[in-house]
Amino acid sequence: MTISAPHLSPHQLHKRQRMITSILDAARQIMREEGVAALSMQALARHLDLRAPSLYNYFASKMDLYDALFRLGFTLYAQHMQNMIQGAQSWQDELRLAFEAYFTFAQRNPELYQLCFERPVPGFEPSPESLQISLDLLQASYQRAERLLPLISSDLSAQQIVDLLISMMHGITALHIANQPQLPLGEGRFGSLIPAVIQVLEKAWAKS
Amino acid sequence: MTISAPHLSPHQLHKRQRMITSILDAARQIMREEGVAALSMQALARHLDLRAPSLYNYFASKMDLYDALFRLGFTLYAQHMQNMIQGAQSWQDELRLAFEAYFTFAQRNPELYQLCFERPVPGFEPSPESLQISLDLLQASYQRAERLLPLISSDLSAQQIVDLLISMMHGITALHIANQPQLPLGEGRFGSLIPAVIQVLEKAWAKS
DNA sequence: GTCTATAGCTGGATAGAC
DNA sequence: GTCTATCCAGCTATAGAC
Repeated sequence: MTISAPHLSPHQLHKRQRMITSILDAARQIMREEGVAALSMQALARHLDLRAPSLYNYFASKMDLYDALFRLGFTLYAQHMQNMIQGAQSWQDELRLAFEAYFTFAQRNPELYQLCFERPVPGFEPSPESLQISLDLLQASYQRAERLLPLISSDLSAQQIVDLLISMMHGITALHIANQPQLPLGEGRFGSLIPAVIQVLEKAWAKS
Repeated sequence: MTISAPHLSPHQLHKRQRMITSILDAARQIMREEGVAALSMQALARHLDLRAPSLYNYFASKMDLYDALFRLGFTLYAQHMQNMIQGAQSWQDELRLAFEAYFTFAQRNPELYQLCFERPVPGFEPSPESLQISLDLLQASYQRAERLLPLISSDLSAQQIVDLLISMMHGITALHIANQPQLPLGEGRFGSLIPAVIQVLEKAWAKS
């Protein structure tokens, strides 16, 4: 958890928050350029024109910083997914929008995507509070799937539907990010397969 | 590439090869226990009751060692897949066997799986020769899919079929390894979804 | 082919001055 | 809240003795 800062004036609090944002931004840039596991406090300080010890006024340790990035990743992901699928007019529509949201999030934030959905950093485990954020999001997805269940023809549970979709989105997305990260939505060996996957699912779940 | 050793007697060559195998085995154990990116030459030497400099008689650098592990991973994967699917009696059978082969390979060799199919080690790029091994395997898969194509109903190309299957196998498998690596084939949040995915694909590709 | 010794870094983190 | 100085640990890799 970010170090607490009691008894600060609103102005001081705001300045502190801006600094934290700068640190997280710089950390993301380094992870994107050098690899998620290659982040170091010294390189991070250099990017910010600071000395490394100053960073410890904002984060208690490097793992604490990774933890904040993990929380940021899930928070941004949840917002992005929410924004993208809220206007869906049918379950087919929602399926397509969810795939696109997952994919575009990973493409725009590959460093957060890898940190949150793969396990590239030896020794990093999200804190219980941060893990809870991801579990809450999963729970919300399960509930959304419950409402979708009567519309489709499948003997899977709402949980299984969600986990299956996550698996398929992750399969395509992770391989795209690992192999052709620069290519946009719908292009490349794996990115271009999204319509095919959706077609397969629509065919399997269509009510006759 | 492993350092070449010219002018050795058969006995010496054999001893050398056994040593290389021991090093690779120990490296795999460390990667499995500490994380793929956490491998170090010093820790590796300790496991082998050696000093670190001795390792440089067998591998020119740490990245050279990773490269050998990458090649080993694809070699074992190709053998395992070959053994598993060769007896398939139908395309549905082959589908199921391929999923199970992919999954069991990852489960038994999670460290090689991650090294070969994700990108967890900052700075490591497989050498052209090692990359070629993986590309040859992919090419062979495409050819196998060509023979399968007339049996199913799909407007996808053989390449797309293969890439789609890889995506789906990878999605389920990577999430299983990241979340519940200890659970065997067919169990857990993601591992238990394999039959569901196969059912979806069979339904989509069945000739009417 | 193994070792000791060591160069030369880089890393995380803390103490304490300002 | 920033800095300098520093500790201590670890790392890759090489030189050169045996």
